[in-house]
Amino acid sequence: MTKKLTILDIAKLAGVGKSTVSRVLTHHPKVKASTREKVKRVIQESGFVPSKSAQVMGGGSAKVVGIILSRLDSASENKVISGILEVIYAAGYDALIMEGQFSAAKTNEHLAVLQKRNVDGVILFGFTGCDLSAIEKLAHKAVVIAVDSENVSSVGYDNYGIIEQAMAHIQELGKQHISYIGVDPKDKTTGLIRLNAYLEYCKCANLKPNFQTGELSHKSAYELTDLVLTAETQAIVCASDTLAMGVAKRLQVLNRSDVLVSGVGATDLLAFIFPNTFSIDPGYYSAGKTSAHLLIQQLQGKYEVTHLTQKASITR
Amino acid sequence: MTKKLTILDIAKLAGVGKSTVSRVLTHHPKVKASTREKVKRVIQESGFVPSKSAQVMGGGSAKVVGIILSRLDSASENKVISGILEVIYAAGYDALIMEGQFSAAKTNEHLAVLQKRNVDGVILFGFTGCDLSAIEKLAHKAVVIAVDSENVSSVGYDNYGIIEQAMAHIQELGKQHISYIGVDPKDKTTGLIRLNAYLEYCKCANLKPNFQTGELSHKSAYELTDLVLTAETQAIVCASDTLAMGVAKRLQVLNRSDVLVSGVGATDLLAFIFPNTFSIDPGYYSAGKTSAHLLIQQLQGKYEVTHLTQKASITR
DNA sequence: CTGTTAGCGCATTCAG
DNA sequence: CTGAATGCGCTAACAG
Repeated sequence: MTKKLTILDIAKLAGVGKSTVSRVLTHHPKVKASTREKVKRVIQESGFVPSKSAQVMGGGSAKVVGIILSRLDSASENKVISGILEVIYAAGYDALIMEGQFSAAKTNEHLAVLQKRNVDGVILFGFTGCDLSAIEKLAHKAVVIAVDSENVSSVGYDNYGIIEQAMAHIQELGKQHISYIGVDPKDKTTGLIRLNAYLEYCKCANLKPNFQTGELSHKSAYELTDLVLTAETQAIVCASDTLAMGVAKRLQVLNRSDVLVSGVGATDLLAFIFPNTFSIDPGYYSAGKTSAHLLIQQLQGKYEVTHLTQKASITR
Repeated sequence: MTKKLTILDIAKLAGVGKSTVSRVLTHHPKVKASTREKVKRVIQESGFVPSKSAQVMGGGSAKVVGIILSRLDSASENKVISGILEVIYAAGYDALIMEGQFSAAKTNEHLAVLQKRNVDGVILFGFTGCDLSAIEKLAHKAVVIAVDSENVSSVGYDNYGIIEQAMAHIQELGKQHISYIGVDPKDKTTGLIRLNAYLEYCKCANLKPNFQTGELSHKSAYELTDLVLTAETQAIVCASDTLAMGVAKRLQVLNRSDVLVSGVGATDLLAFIFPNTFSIDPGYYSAGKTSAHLLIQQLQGKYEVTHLTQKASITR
């Protein structure tokens, strides 16, 4: 283990001044090419690695964005994160990822930690019961996902359009008896809005609504299936792929493979296991990239509270 | 946005000296209780947040551990991460998570970044083709998962025992004709070792082996199923839940619900959709906690290269 | 173009 | 027990 090198050390080794080294580190334009090369070589050979902490203190930025998600093992959030990471890495930032676990308290704790670490920006995944007051204070360096806020930029999913697309697609297939299985409406986005979208669509298209809501689990959907299933049922629209999986399974058991099932999430497993299904992709990956771009733009000074909605699409 | 406060500011507000504030921040024992309380109150009221970067430079540690995993959307790695996070948060550390995407080059880049950030420790998820040379230089502050290395502590899965348990369980059920579907043996752990475990078990138990290997995907397993399936086949052991899902699906299509299928990963979806299946849990979550504990112990000075193997268990 | 100088915010001696 | 002084490694004016 070689002892810690500093820019001073490599300055000596390269026979130049401290700041010249700093300049090549920060890609400062005004350094003679030959000097720059020499310094670079010494850095290479010595295996020198500048201290980020010192850089931060010296006036630079930490080049870190904090990401607070609900659960690391959420398939949808994972896709979003992938999108975020791709963009922020490309922009030279690193990610400090934290798990809020649907707890407003934990989330706020994490926010404090991020602040302490001088992160440049924060991306927060919203959830029902989310406390936005803390993040609104950091609005200029924050973006929230899947939740609305007047004061901080956001990227949301088109919860309404998601269901609308599913319904429209099913109707195009000539089906009229379409039931719906969702989650508790006290969950604003996945619960309430998607249910309303279903009801609204039914009204406009003159369809008779038939729905149930429950927990976000296979089991719940499995059990609720019987409550919305009639002899005429031709399709069941679900608020998520997890639910769709439960419904499809139940239909399989009941030998009702004639019933088309739709979910939300673009989980490839769904269509693999159950042929008569399709899924709407809310555009998780894109949403991730979008939110990251939005954040970076804000960090570069162009601050302006912006609200974007991710377009959804059908997965075949 | 209140301007950035420093310990000096709150020192004045509390009517004490700079260093006294620092002392309460670092939980230094020798501070009069009354003074400590007063300072704490001021900190609270002013919403002061100490700068981590400055703390690091002042001699402290960054209290960050870097985690380099393969893919964020890997179900197994997610479980491990959850375990890791729980432990390191409890120990006051934060996590800098990076995606190596099975690329040795990217992984090394990330390692450099982590070093630059003065992370206290690193946990690396091994993968086939992983370049351990870089991390071995940081051995005293590193732990690798799912890969062997002489020089750096590791937590591995009991790949051999995993298959052994599955086989034993199936045999206990009185089944003798057990096939196997795995992944390419050029993948050391999931591929080679698990296949060998199967072959070895067959030899010892006097069973006729019948196996195929391919890609780690539902589709691959689905297609390989026919190649190992005979009229007598009573069970098919798979190297992972993903494969098991593909196999079970194929069996369903072929109306061979009599064939028991086993996977690895404890994915609840598997048993939910396919009744005649079970899965071995390699102990991902525990492995995460273990590796985190191991790392923290090392960081506290008790450095000693340690190799642990996570015990697996059957999921019903 | 490049060397010199002054902090950044905090932990840590070292004297009271 | 507590305040004043020193330095961590680096960036950013400031002069050559």
